[in-house]
Amino acid sequence: MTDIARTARPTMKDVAARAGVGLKTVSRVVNEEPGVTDDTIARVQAAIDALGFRRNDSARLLRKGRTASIGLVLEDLADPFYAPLSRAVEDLARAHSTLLFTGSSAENAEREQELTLAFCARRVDGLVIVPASDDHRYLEPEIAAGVATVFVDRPAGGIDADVVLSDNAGGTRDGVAHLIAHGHRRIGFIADQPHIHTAAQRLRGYREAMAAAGLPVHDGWISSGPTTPEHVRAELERMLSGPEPVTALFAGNNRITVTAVRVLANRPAHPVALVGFDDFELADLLRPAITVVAQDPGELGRTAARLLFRRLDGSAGPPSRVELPCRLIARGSGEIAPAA
Amino acid sequence: MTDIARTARPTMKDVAARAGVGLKTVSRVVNEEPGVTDDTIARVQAAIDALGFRRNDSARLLRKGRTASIGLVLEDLADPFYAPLSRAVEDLARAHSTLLFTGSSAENAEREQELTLAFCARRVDGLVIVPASDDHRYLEPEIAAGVATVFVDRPAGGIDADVVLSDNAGGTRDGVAHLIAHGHRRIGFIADQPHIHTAAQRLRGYREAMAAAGLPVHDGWISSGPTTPEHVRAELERMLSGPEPVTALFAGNNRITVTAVRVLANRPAHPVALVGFDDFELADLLRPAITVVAQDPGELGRTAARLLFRRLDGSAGPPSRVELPCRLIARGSGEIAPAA
DNA sequence: TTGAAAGCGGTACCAC
DNA sequence: GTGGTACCGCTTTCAA
Repeated sequence: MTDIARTARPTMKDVAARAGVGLKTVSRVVNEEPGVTDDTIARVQAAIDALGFRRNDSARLLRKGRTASIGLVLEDLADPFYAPLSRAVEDLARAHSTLLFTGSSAENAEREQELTLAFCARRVDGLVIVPASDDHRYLEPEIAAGVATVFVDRPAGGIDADVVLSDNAGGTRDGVAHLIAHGHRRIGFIADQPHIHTAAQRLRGYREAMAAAGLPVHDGWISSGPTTPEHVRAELERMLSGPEPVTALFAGNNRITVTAVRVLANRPAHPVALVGFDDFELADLLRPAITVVAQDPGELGRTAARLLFRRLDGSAGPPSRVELPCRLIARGSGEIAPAA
Repeated sequence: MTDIARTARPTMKDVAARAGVGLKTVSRVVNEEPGVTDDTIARVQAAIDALGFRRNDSARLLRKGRTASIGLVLEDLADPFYAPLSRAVEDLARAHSTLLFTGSSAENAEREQELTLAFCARRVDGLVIVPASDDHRYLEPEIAAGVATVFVDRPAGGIDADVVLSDNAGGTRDGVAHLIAHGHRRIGFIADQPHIHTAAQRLRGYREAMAAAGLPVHDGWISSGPTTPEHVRAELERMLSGPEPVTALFAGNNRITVTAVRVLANRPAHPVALVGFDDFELADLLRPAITVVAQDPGELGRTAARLLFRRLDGSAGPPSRVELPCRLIARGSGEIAPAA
């Protein structure tokens, strides 16, 4: 048989042996360090090519101390909302010659921790985390050991760290005020689970907008729970029935908005105004087109990554907290007048 | 000043010193290997806790030979089409206690290679690649060295490797046949750039369906080029004008479909049938709802990852080629009768 | 200009 | 049971 077993990767040692030089000389050539004769370079390079040598960066970085990699912990890799965020982080990572570990927490605190600590065990230089947990004290030793950490979309729990958020309360306030300005007084609000920070902030914005307009808020107008289509549908139908149904709905995130659109599409005789938090593709193509309060997930990611690499470049100073504004985009569904 | 500098991470050596045991014993405790007294375990554990020690997996894996990580190279992390694919790969990786490096090639062959080789330099155990390049011979040494490699969505170029594809030609054939069955004879086809494998396959499917029905294909009915909204819009408008305009359109991917929907929405007086390749969210909520030929990106990723981990588990044998069927989903836009 | 030896932080093997 | 020592593949230090 031929040497099929010659599958083992050549190391610098192998290259050195073949080129008839010392190990360190190979290292110098590979890293393009000065102080090697052209002649030697050529001999080493020939050995490298012949053997198909490629430097083992894991070994290299172990020695160097930095791993040139960062970890990105998302709620769900497959959630379109986070796609531009990941992409923005990736772009900055690339610009800094840094590789990206990614993973989804699935909105599960344990998984978040497991994933984050796995990244730390690989000694990532930094972390960008969309928190699923509300207690990040488990990260204290890591941060103390020098792992730059930035939280995005939701704040960290129990520790003081860099964080980049959207102005969830302000955005919701604007969206609800928009409905009020169009004549609505009974406005429903369907939110994500209350333990999720953004959901809580949006609920706060809703209450503030109603209060600012001197409008009462009935318990029945508010729903927060799982964002499954079934639950959202049931809640919305409940709000739309009874003697004093809501005439408008504020949907707490894009999944809720989409479900609401489906429900409302089935009752064209009774138009209900709708404003949703988070923009989504094709919102403008629906009839009516959907008015939304849009965050900028790409900017969220970009800002977080910038903060991270600034820390990695040695920036000290206290943790910073950045809050990005939201933008109301009127498209039609939020400008429907109340039925009565 | 207090010892702020005590930021250095403790190593097993430190733990050993503090616990008054040998290095190897610490290793045993950390890895829960048998053969250590409960008493010793307790002493070591105490030292671990006191020091906040956490094993350096990079060092560990360097020694072990495997890195327990794989690389995923996509065309674009932010493309919603690939989101379920990534998620599926991630899920399997997690099930195999493997970490995931991700990156986007941006449809650029050089970037694909750069990224892939960077992953290889980190000695990933395997790779899942959505090819942007059509020449993957640069991977030969890596594959020979044992990096399990699976290509998804598009075939590899110049090398024989595992690959998972959708039946692009077959799916398109079905979609075009569907339009033909509804009475259309002049059917336009707007595709992505012809050097992209999937685009070429879909074009083939279109031609086959037309030929099977004995229908001619005029050059003017086919367009392939950039999928920018401007270009797609111009091409579609061209096809819809003139003495013998097309009465139906097959859109070669979801971006093209969406642009087509926008264009067609502006000319409600002249309904044109539309079938698009790739399903997309809210396709059912548009009016008319959009008939599509759907791939299953999640299944694409799952199949690829399964193949990968099977290889990693030692499965030998020649490269396999899996082709997943597409599914026609009739929703309305594809069932519009020809104008004439 | 070049290379030997120590070390990065662990694991493997083999004595004690 | 426990620990010494070589070693994973590379970089660093320093002497030749």
